[in-house]
Amino acid sequence: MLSRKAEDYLEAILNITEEKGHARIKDIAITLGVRPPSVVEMVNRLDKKGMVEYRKYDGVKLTEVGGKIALIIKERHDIIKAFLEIINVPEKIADKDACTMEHELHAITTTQIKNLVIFVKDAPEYPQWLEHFNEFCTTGKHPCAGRGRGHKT
Amino acid sequence: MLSRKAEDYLEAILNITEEKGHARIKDIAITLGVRPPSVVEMVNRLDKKGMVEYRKYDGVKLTEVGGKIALIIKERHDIIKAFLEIINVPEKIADKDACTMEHELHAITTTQIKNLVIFVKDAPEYPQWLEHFNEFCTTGKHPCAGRGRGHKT
DNA sequence: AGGGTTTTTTCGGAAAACCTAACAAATCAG
DNA sequence: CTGATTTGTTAGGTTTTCCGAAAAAACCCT
Repeated sequence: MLSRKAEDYLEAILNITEEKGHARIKDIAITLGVRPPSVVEMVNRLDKKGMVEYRKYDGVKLTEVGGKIALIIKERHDIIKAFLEIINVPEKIADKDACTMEHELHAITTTQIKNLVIFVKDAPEYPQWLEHFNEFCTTGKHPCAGRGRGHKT
Repeated sequence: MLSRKAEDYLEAILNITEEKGHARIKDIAITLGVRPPSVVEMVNRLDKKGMVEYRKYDGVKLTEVGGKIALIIKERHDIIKAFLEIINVPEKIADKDACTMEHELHAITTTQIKNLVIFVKDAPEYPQWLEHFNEFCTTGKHPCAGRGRGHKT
């Protein structure tokens, strides 16, 4: 239905609105790293599609529908980012790469990533798991291997 | 340097060549779900960029450079797919979503996903881990919780 | 209120991908 | 070898997304 880019704009509008109370063309442009004319163009298209309400020289507001979509994207973003941070991807990179991944993933995929995040974080052994993973990343070896727990040769 | 789409074409050409020995316009079109004219257009562009060697009415061959890039993408694809399959995303969906993710991810992200895959698969407790994860996905509960292993309240 | 600054908008244009329709080349079958 | 079929190419056109330059509106300061 909506393109990747259109979704990016909706998400940006949501974030800016939450932060500042209103979204101005200039802020959207800065957030997305594009020039104002591009924003005006997209915002016009989003308006025609009923995703935002936009009146010239006035701010941009998400409609009910637009807001819902923006929220879904944002949630996906947060899930993916959380996952990436668990496996030690630095926050900034995790955020950027979540932007890349947050569109077009199958619902099952998103659900399973979410499950993984909860599963790992909620696990009784979470601190240990994380510690072992970190050690594995640097040494390439399982800290608990060779302790008679059934490691294959 | 190369667009997402351009990378998709390179990857498709690599796969087809590996499978059939040579890549024809039609096969590329079918693989990528586009029409032949689109393939001709892109292949011409890739030729100009030195990524493939293409002579009309004859097949398409990857150059040294093009082949290297295609291989990198393919490896990323395989890593991501392996990860998704570990967390029980069905093979077909995993493959499709790997296509979505394989472009533009930071090297650190790819590396860490790879580390995760190896870490989990290589772990002494892998079969148990998987079983627990599956159970968690269906029941929402950790099978080993409440067995005195330090689960937080 | 007037003048300067900032912000927004319009306009024309470009690149990337895609398409259909029509034409050209290659291939295959008798 | 020739006609039918398949495959590939060209031409022309669309959509999405971006841009710079210039005009217009809004804002701010004295």
